[in-house]
Amino acid sequence: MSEEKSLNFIEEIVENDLNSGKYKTLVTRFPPEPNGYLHIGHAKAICLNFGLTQKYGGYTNLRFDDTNPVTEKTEYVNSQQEDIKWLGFNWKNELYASDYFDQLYAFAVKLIEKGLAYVDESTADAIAALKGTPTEPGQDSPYRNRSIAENLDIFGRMKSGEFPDGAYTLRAKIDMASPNMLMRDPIVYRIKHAEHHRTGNKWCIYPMYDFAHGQSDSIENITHSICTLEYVSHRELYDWFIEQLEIFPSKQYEFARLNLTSTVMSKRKLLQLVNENLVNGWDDPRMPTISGLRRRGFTPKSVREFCERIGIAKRENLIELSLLEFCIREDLNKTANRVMAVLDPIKLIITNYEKGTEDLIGENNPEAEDHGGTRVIPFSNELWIEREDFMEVPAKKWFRLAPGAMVRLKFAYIVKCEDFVKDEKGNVTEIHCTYIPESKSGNDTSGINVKGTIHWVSAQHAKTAEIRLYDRLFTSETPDAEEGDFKDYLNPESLTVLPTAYIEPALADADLDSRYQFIRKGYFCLDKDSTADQLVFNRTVTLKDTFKKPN
RNA sequence: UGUCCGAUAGUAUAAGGGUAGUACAACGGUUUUUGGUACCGUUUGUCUUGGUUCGAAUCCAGGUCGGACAACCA
Repeated sequence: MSEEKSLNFIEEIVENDLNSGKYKTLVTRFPPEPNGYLHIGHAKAICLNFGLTQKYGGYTNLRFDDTNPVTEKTEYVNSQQEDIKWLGFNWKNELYASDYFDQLYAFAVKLIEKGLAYVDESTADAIAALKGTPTEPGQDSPYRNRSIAENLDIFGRMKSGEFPDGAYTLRAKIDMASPNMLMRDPIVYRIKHAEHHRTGNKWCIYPMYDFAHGQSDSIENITHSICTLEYVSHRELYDWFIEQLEIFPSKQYEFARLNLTSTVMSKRKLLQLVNENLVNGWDDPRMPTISGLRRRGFTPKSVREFCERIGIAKRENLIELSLLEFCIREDLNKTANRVMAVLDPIKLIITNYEKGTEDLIGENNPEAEDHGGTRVIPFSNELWIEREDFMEVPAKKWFRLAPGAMVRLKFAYIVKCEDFVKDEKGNVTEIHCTYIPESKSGNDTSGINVKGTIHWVSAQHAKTAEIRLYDRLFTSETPDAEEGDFKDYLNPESLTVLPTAYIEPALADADLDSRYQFIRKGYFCLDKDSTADQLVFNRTVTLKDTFKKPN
């Protein structure tokens, strides 16, 4: 019954730990620093951590890693929570590293008392100079052997605000000759007179990441602390603090972070794009942020499916954007109603159509079980069709409109192109057709078969809308591996705005949750910039296109 | 010049000493009132050299290549 699906290496570790009885309950955490918006790489970690406890039981905490007050903001806390919820996950406890500042301070005191930490008054440069290099050992600080009493005294005065930023640091006393640079007496507390988004001005000393993360995990009884590969070398320190402090032994496991072609994933670079107005905010639909994907029209399900398909491993990877596109098409194909919209219009006149107007019936979604129901589509003798659906001199294998050629108008009749009109510049301005009355969609008795079916909108009934088309944000598949500034590789055509496209009247009551397939043009959703007067649609993704363009 | 991590089709990811499989991509076909969907098919792979073994992607050793590590960032 149960389809045998292979486990990733973390699931194997978890299963082993659970089966061996090492842990009775699985506890994971997702620990973002609230200094930016979450992106698709975070989605991978979110799906992993929450997915594990959904699968094996237990629970997942949301813990904000807020130990650096100068970069962190409540705005980010809020957006990160919204994004996680949107993805469909619920955390057990909402926690903050800053909740543990008192406890962390006590841990530091304990370390000093054990003779395992000391106050250093060297400058940052001096500390760096004695640090050594990856290939040469470092040297002891002149302050390394300060007495426990003196360390305790100065550390207390650091806390009480007696000293300016940078005057003193607290360092773990480990091994200045360790081959692991992180073990060369790492700084664990620094003085920072800065207001914290949660603790305000209560503290002027803040713990470093390494002194906060493992201990926070331990305090929460996190069984499997999962992070990305760049923390591999931190694991030795992570374990050292836990061992010396004699606290719950959380264990750290590392997996490879997600890289996606034609975009950047580092928060620093994304922040730059936002700050320099190279995109329109964190939720610009071209951004790889979760809020950007949401605005672009991605569904939570499609993002989760993507995270499932990319897998979890320790090898560096670069996932092709086409996989993300596949995931959203797969979802929307089954759920999005089909409608008609003409993005680049040209007039089509049916010369033998007498009636003023006629109501046709359109099926909403051939992929849905009930075909999604039907709707009314007004038809008349003057239509807008897509400019690219007409060729004055047809290419080989062209089965759209051309002089003398026939196509079906979707949901309507077969028409034959009899003539066309050009302006002085030689641009085609009108196409004249005759229609075949017996060819009406649904009861076609004409016996004529055409290869092409095109979409259209009745000119007299059409509404207008602004349509925004998106393309890859960067022209390079690996913008951060290129020479020079990654911003030099921004795609100037990543956004195309069509100010007045024609949409069928049924689209007038689109809402922000609706997803549509504009037949033959892709999947679209309403943008939040829409007003009562002006609807704005975003193209989420094009349809897969296997038609080899002529020329 | 050190320590650590990694290497399987174009891209990812399985196979845990016994038939190298799956997905995306690409290409071709069938169906189609979306050049969509669905379905079928094709191409492409174990970094290298040795060793252990009846048998190695898998275990061992050397090499090569890629990545991480010298923030009072996380």
